[in-house]
Amino acid sequence: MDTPGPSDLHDAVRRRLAEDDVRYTGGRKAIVAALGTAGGPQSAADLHRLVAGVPLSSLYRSLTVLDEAGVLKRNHDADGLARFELAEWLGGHHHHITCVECGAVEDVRLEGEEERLLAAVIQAMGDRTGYIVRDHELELEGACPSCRS
Amino acid sequence: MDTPGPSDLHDAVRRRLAEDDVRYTGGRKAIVAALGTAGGPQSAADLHRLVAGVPLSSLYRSLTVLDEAGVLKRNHDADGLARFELAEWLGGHHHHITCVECGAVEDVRLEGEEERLLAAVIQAMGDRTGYIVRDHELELEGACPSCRS
DNA sequence: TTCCTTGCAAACGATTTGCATTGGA
DNA sequence: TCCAATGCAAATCGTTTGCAAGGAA
Repeated sequence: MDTPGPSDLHDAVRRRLAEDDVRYTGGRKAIVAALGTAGGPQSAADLHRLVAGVPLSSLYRSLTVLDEAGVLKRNHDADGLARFELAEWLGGHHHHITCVECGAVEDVRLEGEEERLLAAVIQAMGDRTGYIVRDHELELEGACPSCRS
Repeated sequence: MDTPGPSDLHDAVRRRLAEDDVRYTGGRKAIVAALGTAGGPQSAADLHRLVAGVPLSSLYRSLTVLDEAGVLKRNHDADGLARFELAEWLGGHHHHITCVECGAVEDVRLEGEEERLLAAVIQAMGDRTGYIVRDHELELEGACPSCRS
């Protein structure tokens, strides 16, 4: 794939932000770093914990800026809570699986053949509805390995 | 399939609620009726419009009761707004496609072969993560027929 | 100096809840 | 009669915003 490694991630983001005359400040860099190592989308509360010393309002403001710049993507989990992850061009294409017990959300990447099967299904859905499909997301839920008792 | 038709819908719901000593009142029946004819998940605001004369607080309370009884399912759209639809055993298994322009959410039902392909992909995802998959949802987004200019 | 960014506090909007009242079986 | 259901108002909670102060180019 051509998603930037951890070392290039910040450069890529900095360049993207520069085009919008937006500064890549310490707080923003810390958010991107946290999302770069997380194994799934993080809520604002998660990030507030991971990125110490940044007030919630500033955190939300940075998240908005990064979202609008296309650096990250905003999702909503089963409870409607906002969760953030790196945009696809930075973090790669993947799907999500949620544990109904503990609420954890984990990234799942598909193999070529699997994504190909999925593409066929999506094509059929687009044809049937007359939509021009722009994006897709396959969300699974179940019991994670550590939660099945 | 064996999903109840419009005439049997209310009987099925009434029986389900009776098991929990919950009454199937006029307001609740109106909600179920509205969801039964809607072509996609409806927000509380939508339902407040569709079900005239019911205050929002009562509406939310009914939605909670119906949700807990397994009569309906609560989703969240791209903006994090709660949207409600009949549970799968009442409304049938389907997926969603959202228009990025107008925000409409539409149900899409898959053909047997398509759902079979999807099942293979889901199986692979479950195997890879070690989850016991309980449910899945394929969400598409794109431009709906009337929104592409 | 010029703007973007930050922090705090106040505002917002969707959803929930306390409490007294109503109504169905 | 009894307990669930309702309506209103007030409370919650995640998220956004106004405004004045701070900071990088």
